[in-house]
Amino acid sequence: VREEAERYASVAVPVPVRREFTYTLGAELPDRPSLGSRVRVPFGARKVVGTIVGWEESPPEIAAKPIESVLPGGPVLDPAMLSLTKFVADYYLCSWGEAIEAALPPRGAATPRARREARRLAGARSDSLPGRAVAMRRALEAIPADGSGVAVHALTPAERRKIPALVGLGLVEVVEGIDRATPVLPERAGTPIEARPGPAPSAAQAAVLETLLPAVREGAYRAFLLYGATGSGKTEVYLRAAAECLRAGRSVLYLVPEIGLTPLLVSRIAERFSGTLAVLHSGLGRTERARTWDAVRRGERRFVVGARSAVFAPLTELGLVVVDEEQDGSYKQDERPRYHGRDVAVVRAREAGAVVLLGSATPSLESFQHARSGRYTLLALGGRFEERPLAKVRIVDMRKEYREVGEVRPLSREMIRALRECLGEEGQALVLRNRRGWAPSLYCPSCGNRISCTRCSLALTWHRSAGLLRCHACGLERPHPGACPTCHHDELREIGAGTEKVEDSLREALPGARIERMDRDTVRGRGAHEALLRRFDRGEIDVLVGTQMIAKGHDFPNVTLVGVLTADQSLGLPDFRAGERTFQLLTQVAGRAGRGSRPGRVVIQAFDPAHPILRDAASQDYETFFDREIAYRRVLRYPPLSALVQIVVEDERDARAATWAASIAAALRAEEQGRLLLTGPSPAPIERLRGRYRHQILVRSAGRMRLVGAVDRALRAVEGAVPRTAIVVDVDPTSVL
DNA sequence: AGCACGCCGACT
DNA sequence: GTCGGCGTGCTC
Repeated sequence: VREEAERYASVAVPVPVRREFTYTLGAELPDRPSLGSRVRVPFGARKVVGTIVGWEESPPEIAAKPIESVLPGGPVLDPAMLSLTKFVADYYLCSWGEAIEAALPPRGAATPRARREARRLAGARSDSLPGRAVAMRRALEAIPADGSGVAVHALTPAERRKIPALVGLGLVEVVEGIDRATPVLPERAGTPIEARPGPAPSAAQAAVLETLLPAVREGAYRAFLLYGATGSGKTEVYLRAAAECLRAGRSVLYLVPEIGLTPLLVSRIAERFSGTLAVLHSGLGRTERARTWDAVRRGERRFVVGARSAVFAPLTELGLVVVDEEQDGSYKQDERPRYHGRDVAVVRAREAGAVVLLGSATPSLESFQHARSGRYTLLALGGRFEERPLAKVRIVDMRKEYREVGEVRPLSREMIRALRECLGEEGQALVLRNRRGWAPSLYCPSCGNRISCTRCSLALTWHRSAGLLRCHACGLERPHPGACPTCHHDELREIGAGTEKVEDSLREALPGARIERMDRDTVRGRGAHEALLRRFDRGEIDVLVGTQMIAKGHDFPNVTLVGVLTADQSLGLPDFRAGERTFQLLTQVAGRAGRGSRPGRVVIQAFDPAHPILRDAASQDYETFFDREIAYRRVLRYPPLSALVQIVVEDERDARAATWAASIAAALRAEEQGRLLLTGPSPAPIERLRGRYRHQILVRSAGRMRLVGAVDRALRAVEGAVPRTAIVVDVDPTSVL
């Protein structure tokens, strides 16, 4: 007999409506489902799969519809995960259903094939198989005997092939229904914690571990910021903390930036934690991903390594969360829900009573500020291994170069000299030019027209090797017009130099050198990036030129020169993080020089060589940079000294977007109570994108929860007046472009 | 986000 | 006369 008080279920559905919906349990449901169960429900004219997130005592105003079915396999989200996804929904202003969707492995496309694979097997009865049917027995073993079921797509192809035979023998049953759940099995005993211990820690590492390991053993929430230069051995600290955590019987979550999940790191971790490791990354493919996720949920894997979305990995008994390269921009998701993986990681650790360990050579201002204020404990990892000296950095004044040479050339004389010396000494060089293509814009010297995108307010980039003009914002491609489209003058001038042109200049300046380019245009497919880096590592390439991609990846001991072209380009962007970004990129790429036995050299070309950010980067002085930058943020009330929400209102018609933005601003002003700082509405820095005009509002406040609450209420207030699809809300944006 | 309902142009 | 364009509004 059903309890009166639990007749109605509150269901979160994956639609961008920020509320839940109430359903009746329906008399034909066999058992009362638990919280976190996935349910198929009628929703408008269609059916959706939602999640039970609560119970209701009274019916809604509109007659509640019954839940159609409960997907087998029990609840997909435990109470901790329900709570975490609720936080994501409330804080990042998306629906609970959307947050849950982001926390689960991606569902297959709704193709007939995918639908077939979404079936699940249930009711496997063990025993009674002929002893010789090995393959069939293996397949059967993959299916839980308790009848809780397993998703068909979670089986290997070999196991899947045996399904018809097993069904024929009446040993298993195929249950239809789109579902990503599998049952939670009891933890497997005897999982190796650390198959092979790592090298003995250095003195600096030992000092850090002396603070860190007791905290891990204690098993309560604490946050640490591990601050140490590239090559100072942060990874070894993470791995030792992880081993300690596993020994204490708790699980480990290890987050890396998208690009940081290199085979090298994975194999290093796998070597030591093979038996208990699960790697979640975007390259897995749905099947493999679902299978890995299920293994984590069943408790067979207690150590998860992955990028942003792995922050939702279904680990229980979480004891340690590592966020490597915590400053990295790829932790922020640029679609709904626009959550920040690092920040969610900290919240998850706090809720789980776990240690969170953020690591960086150039911490985000947010994290370093927390370390200064005492919210995080700062762990400084000292200098580089073996006390190697920092690279020598030179800044070349490109205005002076231009005056002396009389024309604009991508490579200064000093840069060419340094490159020749480097190659002459059998060294390798990295050249950073953070702009792809041949020329960033084409302009007509006769009428002053600049060739820009028809859908965006941006110049088109000339990609000479592809023979195309490309918009880097929307991807639009056009052939080279030959003559000016406006005045038909037949000679368009190229402005600036992207990686393609730099590559060309390098070939000219360094005849015989083996030069390769690495940017999104040359490393398209999966693995291409890694392959190119490996060739460079093996010494098959002398000079590698590319975008910021070359600043990441692993160590190259033979690199003795790093060149940076137009280093101050990004400082001119109308974004409060421009300085921070530039400093991080320069420091990161400079750290690539001289990691082996030979001293490194860095040559930076800039038009404003005296810029303080460049000076800080040149001296690789993070704390001076931090103090300067934090002072600027304090004065202008930018994060981390204020919380910031960016609201962009978009529409094909400029005036309409402007009107809507104005009504949102009015609603915010009604909320403000003198505590909010409003900027705008004003046209966004990129005024038009994909044919839509954009108007921007920045809202700032000292208190983040107050800010999010006010924005939430204001957006609810304009519901009906402003279409939901026109509004993009970004809480804690990483950039306001 | 879907999906249906609803009101104005080129076609069997 | 209808098929269909996508603006508007709702989903327990």
